[in-house]
Amino acid sequence: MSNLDQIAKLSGFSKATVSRVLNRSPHVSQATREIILKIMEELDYVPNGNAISLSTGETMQIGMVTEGINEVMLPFLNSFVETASRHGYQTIIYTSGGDPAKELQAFEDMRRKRVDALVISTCVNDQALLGSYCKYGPIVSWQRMELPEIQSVAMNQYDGYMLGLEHVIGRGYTRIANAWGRPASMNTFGRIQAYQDAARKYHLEVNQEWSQTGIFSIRQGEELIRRLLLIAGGPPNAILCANDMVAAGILSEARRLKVKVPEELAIVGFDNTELAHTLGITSINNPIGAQAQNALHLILGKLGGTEAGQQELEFQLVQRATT
Amino acid sequence: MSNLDQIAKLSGFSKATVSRVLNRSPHVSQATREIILKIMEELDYVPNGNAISLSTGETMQIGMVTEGINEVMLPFLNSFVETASRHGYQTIIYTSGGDPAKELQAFEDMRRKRVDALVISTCVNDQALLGSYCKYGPIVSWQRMELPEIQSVAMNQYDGYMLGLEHVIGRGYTRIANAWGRPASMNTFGRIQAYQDAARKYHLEVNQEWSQTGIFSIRQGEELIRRLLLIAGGPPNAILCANDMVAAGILSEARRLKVKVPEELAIVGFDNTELAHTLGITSINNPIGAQAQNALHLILGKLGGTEAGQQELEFQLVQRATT
DNA sequence: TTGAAAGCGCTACCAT
DNA sequence: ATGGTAGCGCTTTCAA
Repeated sequence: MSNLDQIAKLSGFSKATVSRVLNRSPHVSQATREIILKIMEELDYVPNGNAISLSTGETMQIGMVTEGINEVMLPFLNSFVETASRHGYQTIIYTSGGDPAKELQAFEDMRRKRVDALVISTCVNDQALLGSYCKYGPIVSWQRMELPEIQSVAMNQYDGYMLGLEHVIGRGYTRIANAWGRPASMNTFGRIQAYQDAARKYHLEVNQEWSQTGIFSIRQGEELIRRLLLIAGGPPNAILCANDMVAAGILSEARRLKVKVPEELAIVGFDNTELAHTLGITSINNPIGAQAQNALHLILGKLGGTEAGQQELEFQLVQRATT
Repeated sequence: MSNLDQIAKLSGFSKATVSRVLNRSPHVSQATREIILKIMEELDYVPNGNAISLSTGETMQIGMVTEGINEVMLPFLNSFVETASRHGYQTIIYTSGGDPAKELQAFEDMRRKRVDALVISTCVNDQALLGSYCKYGPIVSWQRMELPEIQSVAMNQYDGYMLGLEHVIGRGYTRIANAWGRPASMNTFGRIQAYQDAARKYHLEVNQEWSQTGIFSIRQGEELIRRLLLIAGGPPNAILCANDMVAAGILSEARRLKVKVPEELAIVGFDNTELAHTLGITSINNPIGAQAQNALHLILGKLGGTEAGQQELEFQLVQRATT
């Protein structure tokens, strides 16, 4: 493996000049540049990334913190990786599997200069603890954060959820169930608020048992609907879900149980993924890709680059066969 | 930010000794170790990862090369990230979006010592070209490779596909259609072979128009079945798919078109993902997670670590409502 | 336009 | 058990 020093010796110029050629400095004569480039070519030279990182203090790597890589965060991850790459940054995946200690590794890695910044998809550690890592580099979150130090690109879930609520209410459903996601998250909090406000405003029937948190997966959706249908005082006639996977589980289980959708049960998903399209599930479109781009732009701004502006984002309801 | 040199000065010991403490060398007295650890604590010291990488020549990072992050490669990615992390390696994502130049970036990054090894999920460059990067570090592939230098953890798709074929044949279907994936891949090649052998052995009706390549997505599945149903000489009565997404597309479109599944059309997916479970699609279980682990073990072996053995893997057919 | 040299922060060999 | 020191390969200031 050849290095910069060898190129310098062989070309008869100094390391400084070779470095200038590498970095396209204008202060190198055309002749010199050509000689050096030719030798680099002959030796099949490429600069060592680690050496560059150590010297410059930046790795051009951004860490993505997440509980796991799943269908829900896939569009976020994909869009982030793609956008970051266009700006010369690679993305490193840190999955915690729900283990706080493992998650913390990502933050320690920023402290150790292995990544220049972090973007949180979902996190499980105490937010105050995570906030203490802000001094080591930019941290931006997709998940909404209580902590002001960690900016979030999440949208106000209140608005999106209200869109779904008003849609089913407008179609005459009044016994509305909720399959909410992560109980402690701000996302869920906003959605609960929306439901409470709508219940009051539109005089909905309310039954505590109709609302559940901690429902994210297809299987959980399947189980949930089975339970809901057995509730004393009658089952709900509409359900809003934490995501499209839950909605898919509910839909397929409802079919197995011969419940007519949407006549006897209206189902609304969230995120408007391919799954919702395929199964014909009404869903709320969440511009996730754009949120990922906003996340990167926020990071680039904090890294001292060009402060790219944030895009304005909004939810949209896509009606399909389940409402 | 404190560094090793400061710790050395403050503690009164040399950098070498401090480094020994860092690396848990046994050749440090207990007393010395405690003094140094205490000072590290006080200064909130952590070693700089870049400096370590430059010095040791290894980054503890492995690159994952893929066209895009999608449902098909998700279990592979997830399992790989998880297993790698348990061995102290982080995973970096390189998505090409089908652009060879962008894909090559991953290989250049190994050359520049930004990653210690590469694992290919799918790749689009000429394999001979990629093979020339083997001298810069271990490369292992999920996708089957023609090149002997790049080992693959892919399973013989012939066997898996044959499992699906014999299943539908056993249930009396003889007009079998094929929705194959990437035309140029060895995976597809193995599956085509299986079909041809089965057609001969079981005297299947054969119609060129029933077999298509380049079908990966839900939407393509939807479109395909619409076309197949219009074919002169009659449509097929069974179809084997490149993956579960295609099967899902075919199933939902078939329902919309009032085609009875499985009476008029049997559908078999591939990979046995959650989607197949949810929609009740018969599918062929492909132990993808185990393949990812094999990939990492192969890499660790080549990196000079412990040569962990390869697990023996096999396909299984999971029957559900579509056959 | 070019060069010399001092970093960047750590590892590892050779002494003692 | 501990220290001295030469790397690892590049960037960047300061001079010339």
